[in-house]
Order: sequence, then C-alpha cells, then structure tokens
Amino acid sequence: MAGNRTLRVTGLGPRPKHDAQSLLAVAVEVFNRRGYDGTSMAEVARAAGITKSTIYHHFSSKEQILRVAVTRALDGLFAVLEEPGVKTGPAEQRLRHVVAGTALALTRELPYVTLLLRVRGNTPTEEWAMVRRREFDRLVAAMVADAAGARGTRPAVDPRLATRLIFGMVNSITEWYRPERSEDPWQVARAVSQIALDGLWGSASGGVDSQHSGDHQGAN
Amino acid sequence: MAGNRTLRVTGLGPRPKHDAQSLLAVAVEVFNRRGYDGTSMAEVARAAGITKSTIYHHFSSKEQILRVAVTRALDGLFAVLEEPGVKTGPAEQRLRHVVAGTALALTRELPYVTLLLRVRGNTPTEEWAMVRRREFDRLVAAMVADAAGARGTRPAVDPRLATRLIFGMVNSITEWYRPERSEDPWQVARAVSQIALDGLWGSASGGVDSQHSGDHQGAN
DNA sequence: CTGCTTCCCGACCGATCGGTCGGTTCCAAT
DNA sequence: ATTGGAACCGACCGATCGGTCGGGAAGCAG
Repeated sequence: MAGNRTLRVTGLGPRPKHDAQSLLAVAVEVFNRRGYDGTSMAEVARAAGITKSTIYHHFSSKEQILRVAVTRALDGLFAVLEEPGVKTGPAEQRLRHVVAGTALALTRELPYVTLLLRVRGNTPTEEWAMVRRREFDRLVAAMVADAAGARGTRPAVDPRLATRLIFGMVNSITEWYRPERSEDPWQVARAVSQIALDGLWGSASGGVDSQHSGDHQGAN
Repeated sequence: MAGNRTLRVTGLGPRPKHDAQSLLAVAVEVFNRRGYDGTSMAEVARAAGITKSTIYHHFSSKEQILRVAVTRALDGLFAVLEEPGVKTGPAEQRLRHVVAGTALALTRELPYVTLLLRVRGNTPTEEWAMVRRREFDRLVAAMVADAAGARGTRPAVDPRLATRLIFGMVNSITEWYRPERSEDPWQVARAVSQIALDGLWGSASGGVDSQHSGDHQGAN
C-alpha cells in the first residue's frame, strides 16, 4: 500500500477532476463526522466540491461507498493476522504482536476502521461487515486464551472477557486519534499492549516493539 | 396499590397505556439497535405498539427523547465522582474506585450510556451532551495522573494517553454487555480495573472490591 | 474537423422523513 | 350522569431523502 497512485497535480481550476479514491476519502470523512445515516449525499457532494449527480458517476449508491470503505478496513485488520510475528513464536509474544499490530492498523486506516466500528447492521452491507468483524474477533480471542494460559499462574480474568476489554481498548483509539495532532502510532501501540498486558505501571518487559523502537517502517 | 393494567377489549385488543418512562425505554432500545439517525419515529411507534402521533403526546420532538436519555446517562456517570471511595483515600485506590464505579454505572444505565457514547454532535442537544462528557473525562484524567505519579517508579505510559485507553476500555462495555446474558456487573468491573491497573495477569491485590465481594447491593 | 470517452451538472422523481391537526376513547372524580 | 384531561389515532403537510436522466464541456485520437 506504500506505492501511491499516479500523482496528478490538479490545479485549482474550475474542474476538480476527482477519482473514485479521493471521493471515497471525502465521503468517509463526512460519514465519520456526522454519522453514516446522518449524512446526506448532498452533504458529501458539497464537501467534495461537486454535485450529487457526479457522485453517482463514480459510485452506484450510497451503500456501495460504505461497502468499499469497510472492505478496506477489514483488509487492513486481517492483514495483521498474516504478519510473521503473529503467526509464530510464544503465545504471549504473539498476543503482544497482534494487539500492537491491530492498534497500528487502526491508525494507518483510521477513517475506514472508524466507519467499520460504527456500522449497526441496518443494511445487508452492514450486516456483512459485522459478520466479518466478528470473525476477526473470534480469531483474536483464541490468541488471548492461549496467552492467558501460557504463564504458570492462572489468568486473573476470564479470557473471553479479557479479549473484549482489551480490544475494546484498542478500538477506542478511533474515538480520539488524529494523525496530525496525536502521538506517534508506535507510541500508541506500545502503550496499548503495555497497559493491556502489564497494567498501568508495568511489570514485564515489553517484548514486541523492542525490535521497532527506532524502526517505524519495519512491519509495513 | 398502584394502578394496574386493565385488560380492555375494544375490538382490536388491549390498550397498552404507556407513560413517558416506558416509552423512553422503548425508544432508546430502538435508537441503540438501529442508530439514532437511522431510526424513524414510525419505527419507534411500531416497537411501542402505538402510533407516531401518540409519541408526540408524550414528547415534543425526537430530539427531546434523546435529550432526556443522555441526561440520565450523564447523571449516572457524574454520580460516580460523588461516591465516598472516589473522593477520599490514596490516589491509586481512588482510581480503582472510579474505574470500577464507571463500569458499574455503565451496566446499570446501559442503554442510556450506550446512546450517549454514540452521539456525534449533529444537533445542539448532541453538542451539549458531548461537552458534558468531555467535562467528565477531564475530571477523571486528573485522577489517572495522580495515581500514575503516586508510585515510586515513574508511570510506564503518558497519563493522558493512559486515561483515553483505560476509559476507552471501560466504555467498550456498551458494545457487548447484555444484562440478562453477560457476566455479573461486579465481575466485569473487577476485570476492568484489574486489567487496566495490573495487566492481564495481575500483580497487585485488587483493593476496590474486597469490601463488595459478597455484597452486590452495597453501593446503590 | 469529427468522434469517443470521461467528468460533470441542473432539473427532476417517488419515497420517506419529522412533525401537526382535529377528533375519539377511556377513566377517575365529581 | 357529566365532565375534564390523559392517552390515543388516521390523515395529512412541507421538507428532505437517495437516486435518475438528458445533456454540456473538456481532453484525446483519428
């Protein structure tokens, strides 16, 4: 995803020349600010500087915009599970990786994941998005269970409950994170796995980002 | 005794006799299931078994229903800050109390807090709700900062970041908690403060609920 | 130039939205 | 038996919703 599209310097002429990609970004931004149902297509058009009809030249429906957006978010999340550090190694290490990796994916695809986390299942598209999201949650819950049982001492809380709480914390990043104003994504990811696994003050040595502390592009 | 529901046959069936309170509960349930903007007044009416007009006999507008609901949620949250265990004692103990207490308030007023946490500021009422919510967050952030600095060692993460993550975890309870199906509220509250302050495996003795472990009605 | 494609617009559509209105039914108190 | 008010309803309203349609302007190839 690092390589970008054709960089076309479109001057501020009378004709903006939108493509589907940039239009999607504008639409998702408005959806997140006003809510999907609370956003009219006229508002999206105004935010993009075009008319409503033009949107329907690029997308077939409002729901399709949502579908494309949440697909991008889901792809970003599932990609975390394919990273080498998540698929191999001790259970605790893998959990640290998936927690930090999910937090990173959240910041990287922030608007799309934000939209995904807010769908309520009103349409078939939203329903499908929720199904895939639950599938992701299930895969991750198994890793928490593994890690919780890995130590000699029994886990202090029920693994399923811990999964919900930990990834509730991770997902809450979308409520406040702003890439231009907030902390470095790696710092956020480190803080998340720190608090979730070691508590507010910390007890164990964080093992996931020691390899990344000075290498912020390593896993992408 | 109080007026009961008399079965009356008027050709089509009994007349439900709603009051504003029960109608509010129905409306909030639908709002949470379909989203506030995604819910039409006709849907609320159908869920309540009455017509749209009757709703406007009890409430002046859709927005007023929202206002009453989020007010109830905010009252429940601010009441936590007035509890004795939150206002006195060592900083760490106070933080454990406020984390667990907020989690308990969430489960107690679940539908109303759920609605509160989802408002996006589209109307003056929503804007006002977000202002009060931010005020609550500020008060709580100060307690996290106190507690984080209370131990001999410096905190492992920035207190403001920790506040957002911890209360992001607490608020995420609304995403999955169902009173009839889920864990005991006290168990959830204990798990939250456990993970947030001691990590997944735990290191310190939980100090907040030792007084409540066998007394689930004690605080309210 | 013509012809084709891409991008875009103003005008318009049926459906649905939140909300209103005039009037009816029920019940408790008089 | 009458009355007053709370609860309720069917019909309706202007506005806005997501979406459609026919056509205009720009860029490129021949």
